[in-house]
Amino acid sequence: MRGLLGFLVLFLLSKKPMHGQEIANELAKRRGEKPSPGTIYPALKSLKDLGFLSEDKEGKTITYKLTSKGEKALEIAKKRFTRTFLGVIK
Amino acid sequence: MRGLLGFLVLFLLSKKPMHGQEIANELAKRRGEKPSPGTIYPALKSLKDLGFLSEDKEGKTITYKLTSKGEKALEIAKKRFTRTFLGVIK
DNA sequence: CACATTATATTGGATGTCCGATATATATAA
DNA sequence: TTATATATATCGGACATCCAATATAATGTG
Repeated sequence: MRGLLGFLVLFLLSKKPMHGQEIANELAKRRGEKPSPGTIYPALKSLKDLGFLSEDKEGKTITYKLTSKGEKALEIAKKRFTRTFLGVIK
Repeated sequence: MRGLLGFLVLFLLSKKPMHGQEIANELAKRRGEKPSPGTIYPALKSLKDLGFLSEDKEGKTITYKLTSKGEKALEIAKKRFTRTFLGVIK
């Protein structure tokens, strides 16, 4: 998986399915800067290629959601993340 | 500042001053892998060059601790980190 | 002293991460 | 149809991140 960006995307999609621009806007809120198209779409492609996302295309928008494989990967990544940053967030 | 490694090092040193090997061992607990010398020492040097750390050399061991500038940088980084990963850690 | 151990330091490079620029496709408006 | 806006996609490359290998220095042990 890609680094923390991929992790965040998985996390966001676990809350609710979204298309690329929605994800980018949500990332903008959290990070302060909206990721460029050259960042978000390759990240989505990478997660899709790993089998973590499925697509639902309607017109020009593609809604992504987690596959069960993606859910498992997220749980594992969450555990590692939590252990690594234990105590950092109170 | 370096990425999350530098952030973690600042956080660990805010708990208590440590020397390089202690930091590496603490990182090993959290991440599962001990960072190589080529990772930890450049990271410490970088943080020192930024004025975030001060050194206390005794024999061959160098104990690092946060400067007040480092404490401020840590607080800022913590806020950003918390906002970015809000909800990821329950 | 000779040897091993521990801590620190540096360098070169492999890989990862991400962006800017650009392109394609669909939808909407005039 | 032409123009505009929106969403997705790709490519090249800049930069960051990190490691393996190696080196230096101090300490401990026989």
